[in-house]
Amino acid sequence: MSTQQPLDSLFHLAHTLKRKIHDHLEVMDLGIAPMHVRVLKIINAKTPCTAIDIANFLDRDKAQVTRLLNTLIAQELIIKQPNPEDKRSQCLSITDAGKEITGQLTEVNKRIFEQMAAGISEQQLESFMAVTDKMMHNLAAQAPKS
Amino acid sequence: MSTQQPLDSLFHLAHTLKRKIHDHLEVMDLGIAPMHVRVLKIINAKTPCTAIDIANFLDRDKAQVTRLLNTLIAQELIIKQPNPEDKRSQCLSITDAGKEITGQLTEVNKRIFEQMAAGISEQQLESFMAVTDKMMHNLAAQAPKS
DNA sequence: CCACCATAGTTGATAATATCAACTATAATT
DNA sequence: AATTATAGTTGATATTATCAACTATGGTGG
Repeated sequence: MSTQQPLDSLFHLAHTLKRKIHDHLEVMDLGIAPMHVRVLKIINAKTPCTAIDIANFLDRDKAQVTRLLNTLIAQELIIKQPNPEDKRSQCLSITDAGKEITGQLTEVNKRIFEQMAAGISEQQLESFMAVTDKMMHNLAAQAPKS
Repeated sequence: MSTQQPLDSLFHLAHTLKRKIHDHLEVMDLGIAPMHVRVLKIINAKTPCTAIDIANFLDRDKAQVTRLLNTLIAQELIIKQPNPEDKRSQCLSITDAGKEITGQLTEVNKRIFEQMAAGISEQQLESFMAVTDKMMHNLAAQAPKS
């Protein structure tokens, strides 16, 4: 009953994680959802950062990224400034409020990870992450953009 | 850049997988989406099967399950029959067309899994799946339903 | 320079996934 | 019989996701 299909186990795990993060966000009463958290963390980690950088990193449509950014800007967690090197493009950066929130969210992620990883050996965890990355790599191998 | 955060790697992998399945479904031109596939496979594997069984198994709201089932019934891939033992409940079963499709989809899942697992040792794969299940178990530990 | 194509980002439409609250009908319990 | 629990449906809505069409700007070849 538990490991019916490896793909299903993965989906189940991802869904449970997303819901857990969602629940935390609910309690924190920010007006944002799990995907916003991922975007925040990317902007926090990368400078300079543009919308396209995020779309590439998350492998999502730019339209979705535009909308995620709009929410974060409305919440004043990030700001958008013209890119001096390219008038088409905008540089994204975190506000002080955004930094504060991002720190809290990183803590939340960390706690969730620790709960998830409880009782799993360091070695097994490393192997798990290596396999995850290898799988991503394998799937990305032949993905023609047409 | 690749393994920034373990949670993100997992989300990335799950998203890529879902899209891959979605693309296959598009080509096959059934009127269904990835979640319908999961439901089909559950009904195919479990007899008898009710909507609640599926909701429990997938850990989803019953409302979503009702709607997924409606699509599958409209496509005549499953049928819904009154449960003789409980008038509130309905027994779900796969039609011949549904069995045919489910077989094809199982093949698709298998091919995707094989691509994903290429070059990963049997032992590492087993460890990976065991860790996935353990993580699910860890997260499920304290999830009060209020 | 100019015609052409590429890229950054936005907007509208819509699909897919997901949950909550309220409801009906039936079952189980007290 | 009254109460409570369960199976499933429906309406409303949030979240995630993509596509197509569009504007504006950038880069390139003639």
